[in-house]
Amino acid sequence: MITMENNESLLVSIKEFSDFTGVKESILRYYDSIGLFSPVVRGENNYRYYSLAQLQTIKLIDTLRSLRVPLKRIQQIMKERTPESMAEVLTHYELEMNNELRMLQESFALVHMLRGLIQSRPTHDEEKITVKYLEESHIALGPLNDFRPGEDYHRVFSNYYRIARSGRVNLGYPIGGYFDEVGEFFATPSQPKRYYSLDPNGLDVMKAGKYIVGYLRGDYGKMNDLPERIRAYMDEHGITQAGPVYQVYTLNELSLKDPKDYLQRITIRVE
Amino acid sequence: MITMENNESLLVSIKEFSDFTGVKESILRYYDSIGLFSPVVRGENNYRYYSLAQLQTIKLIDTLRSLRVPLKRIQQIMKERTPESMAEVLTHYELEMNNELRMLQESFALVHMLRGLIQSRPTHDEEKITVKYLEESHIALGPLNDFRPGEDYHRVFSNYYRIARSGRVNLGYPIGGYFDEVGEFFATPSQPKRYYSLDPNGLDVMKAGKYIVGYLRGDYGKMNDLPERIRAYMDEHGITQAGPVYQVYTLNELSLKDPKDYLQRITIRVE
DNA sequence: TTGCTCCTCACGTCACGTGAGGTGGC
DNA sequence: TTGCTCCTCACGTCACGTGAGGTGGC
Repeated sequence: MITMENNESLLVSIKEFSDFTGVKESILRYYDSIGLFSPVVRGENNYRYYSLAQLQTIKLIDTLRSLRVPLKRIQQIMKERTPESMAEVLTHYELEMNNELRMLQESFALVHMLRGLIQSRPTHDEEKITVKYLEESHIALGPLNDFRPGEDYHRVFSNYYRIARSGRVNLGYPIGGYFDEVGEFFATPSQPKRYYSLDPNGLDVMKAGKYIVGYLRGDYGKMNDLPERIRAYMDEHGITQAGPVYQVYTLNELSLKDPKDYLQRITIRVE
Repeated sequence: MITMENNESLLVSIKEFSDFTGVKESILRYYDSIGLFSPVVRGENNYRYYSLAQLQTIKLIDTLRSLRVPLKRIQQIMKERTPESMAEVLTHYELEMNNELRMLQESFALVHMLRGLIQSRPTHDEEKITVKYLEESHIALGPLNDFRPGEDYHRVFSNYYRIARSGRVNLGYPIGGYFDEVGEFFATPSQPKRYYSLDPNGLDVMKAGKYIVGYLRGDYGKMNDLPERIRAYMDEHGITQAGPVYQVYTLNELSLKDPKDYLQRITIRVE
């Protein structure tokens, strides 16, 4: 394993050094060529020999690289290094890594929710209205919508986006429609009282409990017979009061190419 | 803000879309050029118009990109997407992100420790031996060293590296020398009984308690008068028994260019 | 006419990856 | 002689970044 020694330290070949650190030989040669990180010794055969003491240095360089720090910046850091400057640099990247951690957790939550939505779709008998127990979840409710007579949702919806964005809502989460109670939904199913984002960092809560759940295939903004089917279900089961109503697309452009296949879900709380 | 509408959805310019998503205009144009992600509409003026519904898609693409997924792979994912395949893909990247999180925490711990070591150095009177209370910390102790008569540390040290690596010790952490008790240290200060890594994932413990602390400037492997100074301190304070002894370089190539300035630390547990 | 936003196209850049062809010690 | 490891050098690639020069609606 150790191919060479000198007075100073233990020396290993580029392959061994690469195996020790997980940094590829081609990368080590490249870092040598740009003067970022060179072996302590060149053999008579022109072979590169790294000292084991260099392991710490390349590990730090590799860590910074994993944080997407430009090689020129890393080079500068290594060239100007003193205990004071290095402590400062390390402190700075500790903060950076904390931010990175937070962002990664955010991304995880997003991906997790998108998968959950896709997988929540019914496996058969999509048309059938059912009642299910749903866990509590956080959402971000938007302001009251101001639909004008006969208006479609475009202006109101775009207005919501502006507000959601300034409210730091993560726009990667699906957005749906909200009604305080089922009567409002039946009256104007395409004009929700509010819009809401499924962003779990939102401050509002969709309570745990039993919900009427119904699905409908089709492009954005069409309700077809879904309100009728829900009304029929409620009549049949003698339910007169219910709400709030949450509408959202669980399958959309993220997992489908043809908008005709999009899958809309309505959930209505029944106490 | 909204510059155009059609039957389908709300449309925004490239600048607005860029502002909404945080993805640069140049990147959006590039993704369009390679057919990865294109606006739903091109205006008569050849302007790109994105729909708000596309926000979810670009957010997912951007998330995957942040995980260094090659654009070709992302393109493939989007082209072949079905609810089943997308759920599978998202599951896969949830696991990836968990690994990433673990690695980031590892890197954080490393950077944090390196900074701690640098900042632990004495601000003045480096030569003075002191006693300090140290918190418990985890380390990874190596096997017993087998020094042969008159041998220097090279072979033994390289042997330790091989074992540490196969034992999954993170070699980015500093490595030091260990003696069970102070007598061994005084007898052969340059031949530690074991080597150890400061890797906090190690299974061994350096106990909390009072420690004699001494420092010495200079390149690797030289002890000079440090053992003498420690012995004098112990005599003066009537300490006869002490140990274990931990030796490590708190300042080395990571923060200094000249090996003559390297700073070695000896800590010896006293009760 | 003047800003302003957007466009294309060409070229540059960063951080490597990939051979091709050659050396040197067991 | 045969593997094996290492070398240099040239060229390719991936994912953009950066102008230069031009368009089109208020």
